[in-house]
Amino acid sequence: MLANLKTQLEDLIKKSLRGALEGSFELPSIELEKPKEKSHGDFSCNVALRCAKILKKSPVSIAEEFKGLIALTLEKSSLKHKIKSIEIKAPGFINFSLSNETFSDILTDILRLSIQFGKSDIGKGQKIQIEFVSANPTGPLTVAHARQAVVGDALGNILKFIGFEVKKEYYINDEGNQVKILGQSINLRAQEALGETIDFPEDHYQGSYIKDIANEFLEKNQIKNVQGLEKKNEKDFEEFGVSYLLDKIKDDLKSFGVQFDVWTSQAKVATQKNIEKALESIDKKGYIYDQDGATWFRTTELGDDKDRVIKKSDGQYTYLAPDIAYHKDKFERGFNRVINILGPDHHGYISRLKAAVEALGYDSKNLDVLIVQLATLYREGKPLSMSTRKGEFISLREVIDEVGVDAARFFFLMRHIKVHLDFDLELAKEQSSENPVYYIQYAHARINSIFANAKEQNLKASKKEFSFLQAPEEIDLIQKMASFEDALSICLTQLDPFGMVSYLMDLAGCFHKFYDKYKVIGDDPKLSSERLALVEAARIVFASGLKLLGVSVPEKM
RNA sequence: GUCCCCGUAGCUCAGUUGGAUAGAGCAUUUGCCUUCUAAGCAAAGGGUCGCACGUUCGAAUCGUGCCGGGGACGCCA
Repeated sequence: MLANLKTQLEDLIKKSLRGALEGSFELPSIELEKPKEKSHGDFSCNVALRCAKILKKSPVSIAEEFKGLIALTLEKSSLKHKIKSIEIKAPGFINFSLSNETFSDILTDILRLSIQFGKSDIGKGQKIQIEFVSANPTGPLTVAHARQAVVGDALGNILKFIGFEVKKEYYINDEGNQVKILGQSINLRAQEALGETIDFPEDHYQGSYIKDIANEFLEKNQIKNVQGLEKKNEKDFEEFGVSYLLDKIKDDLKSFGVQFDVWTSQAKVATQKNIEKALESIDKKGYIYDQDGATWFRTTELGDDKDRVIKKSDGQYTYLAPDIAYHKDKFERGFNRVINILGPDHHGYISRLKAAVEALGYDSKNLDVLIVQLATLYREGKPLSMSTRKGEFISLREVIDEVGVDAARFFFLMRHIKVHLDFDLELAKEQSSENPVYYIQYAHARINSIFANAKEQNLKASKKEFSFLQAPEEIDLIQKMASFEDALSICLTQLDPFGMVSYLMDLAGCFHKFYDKYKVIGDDPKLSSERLALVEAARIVFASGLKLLGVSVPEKM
């Protein structure tokens, strides 16, 4: 498609210039880019500008000379019919315009490939693991997790689409201090429910959901009094709590359209034995030392700003230890690349994790830690205060219930992951032009409406040779559809699904402009059938793009 | 103090590998529905791209130093 054509053209330029200028000087790298300005053609080449200094001639005169050479080669090449014209523009760009045949070919391809359009083998089957959400099973998912969930899910879909073998993974922190506290919190609330007066510590989980769990615990175990409760041990509360909350988390994610391939339990993967083995291999390389009665990991030698404790003086491991074991496990499973999606509070953790991977003998370049910035919820322009400590938080479930899955997912993806996101609940559920979700959905609904009409008139979409589609709005729409692949590769280089959101907004813009100016179903049957094909292609791209984001599209609005 | 992110129109933000006259949406003003959905389209106004220096034929983009806003820096997870 267009990306393909671009590389072919690059090769052709290289070939023609190298052939003619052989030995006279070192040719700089050839770059083609898509100009913003339409009058600058479809591809723009800056090679003359690059050569100006070396050749000590004006870029424009070099461009003229090069243009001649390129045109000669082009004449003999298979690309001859793809390029309409070559023009020189100050300060020395060589601009190429594509022929109508090229646009016609693009359209034919999209219609032929249908939902396969845009798929590629860029990933070459490389195994990528994306670990995300991984929220502690000590409370329900909140909006903080929601953004990470959608980002990981959409990014996974996109990487899969372009040929990576993707595994989405959730790491369950079902061990450690926080689980102990969860168990104790449940125990205390259970006592309270049985009429005891309790002193509920501040560092315990304050949320009212603990009371629900406690009640369910009593009910399931048929405990009627404190004596019955006392027969239960710590583990009983912990296990019950973890499993209860994990079920809730799974439910919430499912309703949110977020699918995981693998659920990994910390208790299973980061066993005492595995931790010891992992630390041993690091120790062998000299990264471990003892000081002040604790065991330290010399991360400073691997880019961290201070060394980290790995085993506390009381003999307990810090959280870093099981994580090292876990990451060893990840790489041992054969992933070429491992992506971790974390919240901004973890950013100091990146260098530690990279150090660990490096110390384990893997290339830390194969570990990408993505920090997804927080989302602040707004209602009528006012931020909602949140504090997990006090148990005041907006759960993912509440957001889904209030604004719906489509709007919620779209809103969380609406900004680059690296920037803070403002999420206005009123705006998200508002059915008005201010809501950007509808801009895209409306385009799709309009296309459906056209097809309903076409069906009544028994009009069929043309399959190839689109000679009537020559209006700027039609060409723009075709070009935008062709750059679906560009959008996908931007998502890959940025590791951010935002590129797809941005692309679909643009595509919708192109469509609405076209729709407003021209009628698809008109008097001329040939033209109508070609335009019908054009919007059919647009429907394919909208459907494909939105599917990757996990946002559905209504047939009608 | 160290590290991360941000600073672009009144507001919210785009602007991939440096490119030609810096773009959208909202808000303001004004046009377009007897014709496939007006949740749309067209037009106008609105900018020292935080500041300075540097690299380059060329800088919103790269580098350095400042200024301003947010966040992270525990033998917590």
